[in-house]
Amino acid sequence: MAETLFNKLSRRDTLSEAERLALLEVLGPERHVPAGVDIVTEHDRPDHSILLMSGFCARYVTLEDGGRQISELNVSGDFVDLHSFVMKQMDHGVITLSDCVIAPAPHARLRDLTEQHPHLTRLLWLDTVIDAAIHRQWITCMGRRTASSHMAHLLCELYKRLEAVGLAGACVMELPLTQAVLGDVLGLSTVHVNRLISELRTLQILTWSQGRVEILAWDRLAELAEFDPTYLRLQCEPV
Amino acid sequence: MAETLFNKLSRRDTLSEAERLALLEVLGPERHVPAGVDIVTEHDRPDHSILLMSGFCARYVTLEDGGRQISELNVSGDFVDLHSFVMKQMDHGVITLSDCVIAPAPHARLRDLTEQHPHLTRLLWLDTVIDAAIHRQWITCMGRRTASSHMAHLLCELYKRLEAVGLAGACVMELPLTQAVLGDVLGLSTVHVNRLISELRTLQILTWSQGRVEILAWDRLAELAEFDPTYLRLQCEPV
DNA sequence: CGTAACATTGACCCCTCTCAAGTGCCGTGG
DNA sequence: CCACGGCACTTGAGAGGGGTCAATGTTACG
Repeated sequence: MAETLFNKLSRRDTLSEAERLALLEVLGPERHVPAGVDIVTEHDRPDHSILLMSGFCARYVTLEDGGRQISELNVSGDFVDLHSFVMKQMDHGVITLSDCVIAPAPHARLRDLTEQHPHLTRLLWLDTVIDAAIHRQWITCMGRRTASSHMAHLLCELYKRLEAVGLAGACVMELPLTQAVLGDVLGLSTVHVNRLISELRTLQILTWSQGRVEILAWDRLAELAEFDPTYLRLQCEPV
Repeated sequence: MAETLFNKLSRRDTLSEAERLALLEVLGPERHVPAGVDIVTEHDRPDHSILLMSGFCARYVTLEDGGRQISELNVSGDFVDLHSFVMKQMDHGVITLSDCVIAPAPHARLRDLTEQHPHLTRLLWLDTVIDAAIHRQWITCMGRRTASSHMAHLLCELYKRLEAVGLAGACVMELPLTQAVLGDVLGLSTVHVNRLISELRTLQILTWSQGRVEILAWDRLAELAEFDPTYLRLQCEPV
């Protein structure tokens, strides 16, 4: 089912049984998608949004010179394009970075939900607002932090987000991200990503192999990143 | 009144008379604020959001080394912190960049609005979703474009946004932004901002003095920026 | 007319890029 | 069981975009 989504929303506010049912009623049948597939196309006008039930996705834009910039990473429990419900036309694409399970949420049903469940609407609104908060952190990292601080911040963020949905703990997480993908996230070259990771390894801040990251020194990682998790809004506070 | 907000919302969807009234009822009394004042404090928990009725504001975060990154510029008709309605705690501050007129929108009244006006709620939701779209464009500019392309993109964006609220036209706009502020927007040094502007002047793409920008060659500016205004969602399409 | 804030310009430096070569791992097919 | 190809990761060398520091010019205003 949609446990990861429920986990995340319940961290922020109480979710009534009726609301859980309403959310489940919005969702269409699950679908399995392999890694490397576009599940939302740039400039498209989808008639449904997509809930990511397991796996990793990236929102990205392609540039004329062939370059790519990833503007957000999505994990289990995230709506990857909930904003298209009101935005209509996509300003970016979404690609799977690992094997994924997804479920559609037709815009017509979301619309009904906003007519009948104001509180749940506010919770979904909050979810898109947190996407924006994540974007702002990335902007800060890209504009005013060093590359290694940026990398550290990304890892702190992903760890906290995975922990929130029950997919990370004890300073260990599975990250099926190649260094090329990380370059497109950080706005750096693959070569430099590699050097940043070896730097973190040398400093004994983490180990990273086979897509498994173990954070050996969370405090030093968070300090390097100036990480403050407030923007992920994982405190329970009624909306 | 709130004409600039109405202008902007009407570009996206039809706004009924009842909805205009409902919006006006949400707003508290106008207040004049001089340039350089924090109207929302970082980490604060405001009980109201703020509509910018005239002037320019910046959303920013301060770093430990004293550096500053601006994550969005706001113009007349923008809610500068509508997201705080569901986010509760601010992840950034908002400062006036010019003399401004603002009006508060108490969260309690916004909450009532979401209970009674689902369509208007979706329009406000859309406004925050467009903030996120703007953030994504900035991320793309910072990560994968050159500094001059980034500057060009910023100018295209500001021109279109000001035009949408009736504050720019004929390729002319008033921009009361110092080069230091632009540096904090672009993630560059003041010195480099200065060089970028002189480059654009030398290429005869624009003139810029006394806070007045005239775009002499929109096509070349937009091409340099790879600018596609879709993300500003200025087409009328019902939500 | 003095001062402060902003804009401009030059010299030098460093972070990150590009290009290039090489290594390691894994799945496939003979 | 091994050869092979492909993909990801690793490492080195040289280049360049943008930073820092510092001086100077310009404009607004009390």
